Amino acid sequence: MMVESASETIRSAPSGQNGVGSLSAQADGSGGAGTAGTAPAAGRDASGREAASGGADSNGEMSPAELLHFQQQQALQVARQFLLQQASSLNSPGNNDSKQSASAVQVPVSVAMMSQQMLTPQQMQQILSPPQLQALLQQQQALMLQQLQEYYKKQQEQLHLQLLTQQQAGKQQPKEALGNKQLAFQQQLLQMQQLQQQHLLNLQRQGLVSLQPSQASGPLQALPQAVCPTDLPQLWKGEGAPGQPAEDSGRQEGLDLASTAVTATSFASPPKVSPPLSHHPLPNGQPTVLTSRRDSSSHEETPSSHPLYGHGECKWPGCETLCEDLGQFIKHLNTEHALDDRSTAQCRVQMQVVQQLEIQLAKESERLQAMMAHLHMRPSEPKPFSQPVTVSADPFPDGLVHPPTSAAAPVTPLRPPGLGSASLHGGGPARRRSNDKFCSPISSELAQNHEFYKNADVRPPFTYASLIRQAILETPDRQLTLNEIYNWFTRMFAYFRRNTATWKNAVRHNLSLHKCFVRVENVKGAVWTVDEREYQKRRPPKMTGSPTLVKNMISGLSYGALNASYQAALAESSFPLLSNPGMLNPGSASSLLPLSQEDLGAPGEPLPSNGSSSPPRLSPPQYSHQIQVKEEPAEAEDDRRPGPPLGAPNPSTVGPPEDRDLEEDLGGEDMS
DNA sequence: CAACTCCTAAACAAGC
DNA sequence: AGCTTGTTTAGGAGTT
Repeated sequence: MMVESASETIRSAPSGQNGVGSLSAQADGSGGAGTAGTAPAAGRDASGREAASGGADSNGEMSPAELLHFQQQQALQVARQFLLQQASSLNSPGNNDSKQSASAVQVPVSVAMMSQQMLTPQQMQQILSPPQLQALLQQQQALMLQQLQEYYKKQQEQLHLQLLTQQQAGKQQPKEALGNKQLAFQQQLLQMQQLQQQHLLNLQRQGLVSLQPSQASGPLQALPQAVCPTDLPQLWKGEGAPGQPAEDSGRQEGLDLASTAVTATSFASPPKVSPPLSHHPLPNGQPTVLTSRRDSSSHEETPSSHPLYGHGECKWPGCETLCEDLGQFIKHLNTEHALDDRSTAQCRVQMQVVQQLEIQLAKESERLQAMMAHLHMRPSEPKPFSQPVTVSADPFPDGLVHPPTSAAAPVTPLRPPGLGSASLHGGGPARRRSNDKFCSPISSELAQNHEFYKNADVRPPFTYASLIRQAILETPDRQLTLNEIYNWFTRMFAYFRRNTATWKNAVRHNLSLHKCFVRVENVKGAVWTVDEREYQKRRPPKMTGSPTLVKNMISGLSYGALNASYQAALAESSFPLLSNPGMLNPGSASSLLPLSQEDLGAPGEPLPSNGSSSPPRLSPPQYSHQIQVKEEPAEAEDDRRPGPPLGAPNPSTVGPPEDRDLEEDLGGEDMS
């Protein structure tokens, strides 16, 4: 009963419901997520209980006013600590830089100003009435904003400089040392970004600043995109838990930074769309600010239309309440979506979704350009990306999904392009069948969107089978116990941190059902391995980049995963050779079967040269291999039981660095 | 329309 | 008894 309704929720409410569902789930789970994130095995080993234990947390309710006040103070507190820390770190010998003198001039002012307040918060509260305090805060924050922005810019320059230097120097350094330094830099960048956003939004909330996109993003634009995913944990944790210690977030950042360290090295890439993230709530009744790339004139006072109102229903994510007219909607908006933890969290979720899409789009656009250049395609062709795409129209003109550009990102991407509202709305089961055809780039796709799936409550666009396979193949010895598979799921996908009964059952079901999963008695007990040949066999012989395929793929998604799928589609259906060879692992000793070309970074199936819509096919060698694999008789059944040979020499020596990184990152957490 | 794939749910058994 | 693990069956939904 419970399960059923939950799954229905997921399906019928692509993003919004996810937002809401996750809101409660995540608000509950925030404790769970927090602990789970930091203590993976311990938190989850009692499978199926994490949700309950996490959910037991009382989410302390605060009135909006209290919340506001609390957050203001919190922001100030963070700012003070941060600046003090930055000041001290700047003064530390290791950080001497020509910029330091300039920064050092600024910092003491800020610190002095803030420490004044920091030192006497209670006193000031006693002396001043709340309105006075508020006014004081506003004044100080306005000042701080100016100073901070200056300071941020300088810090960013400095840090970037340092980072680049370190990156270059790091080529001769041990990887670990470099990683640590990068982590430190990343952390600093992240802190700055968060802090800045907090202040911007705080001020904005108080009406001190009207958040212009340029203003909001201006100072941030130099920030690397790599920091973006690290905000997700915060996002999903929800801040409704005042008891949540600050160091928790720090720890989480550390974790995520570690896992994104690889992407973090790509700073040299052009500036990405800046993510206006906030860990603080947004103004009540002004959700439009969040999706600020829109016509900002759409306020409640201009009731001719409302971006959150359409087709007679509330477009607030997950709401869909029917409202007869705008007035009723406004009333509904003010009552149901007032400033509270839930709404703010939903806003942040929405922000995150948009942000992720933008980032992804930027990345993919870039990649597309490079691909086209490489293939000598006419450079003028990429019209999908050079001009805004209207979301509702122009579905899959060429078989690919064109997510909204950042400039045109409308508020209503709740339904992926090309999807009739019914297909998502109707709440049919999440069909990921065709997604399975993308399981070949699952590794690269996962690697690239690791953080996204890890933190965003969106269903991964892969079948259970492909996910299980991926989980198993990611381990050095290519075997996992059931529980370890569970752990991988929960670790890798926020989505699987709930509905445990459902998906765990599905996992077991898949393991049992598919011949490609082989159970092996091991020292540890029973472990599961992948029979690549069977896996190849079971997959459909062909796939196309047809619109249908892409549509199918999307139909199973919360739209938040759209970018991932889109990317997967790009990666596989179009340019197989360009997909990430990260999973290249030609010599796993434990794998008794020839690894499929998937593991060589090529698509799993011979993509037909669908000349009509697909870009040109690339070189065919892997296809011959594929054919070979497919033609090979499957009677090596006895081979499929690896048994003791699984313990053979550690195969982990073969993988490429990225692969190693990923595995270490993933495996290290949990393999204890 | 049938066959297929995938997902979900559920029953059941064995082992701990 | 309760839980985990594993197997199996059934049915719905979508695709080919």
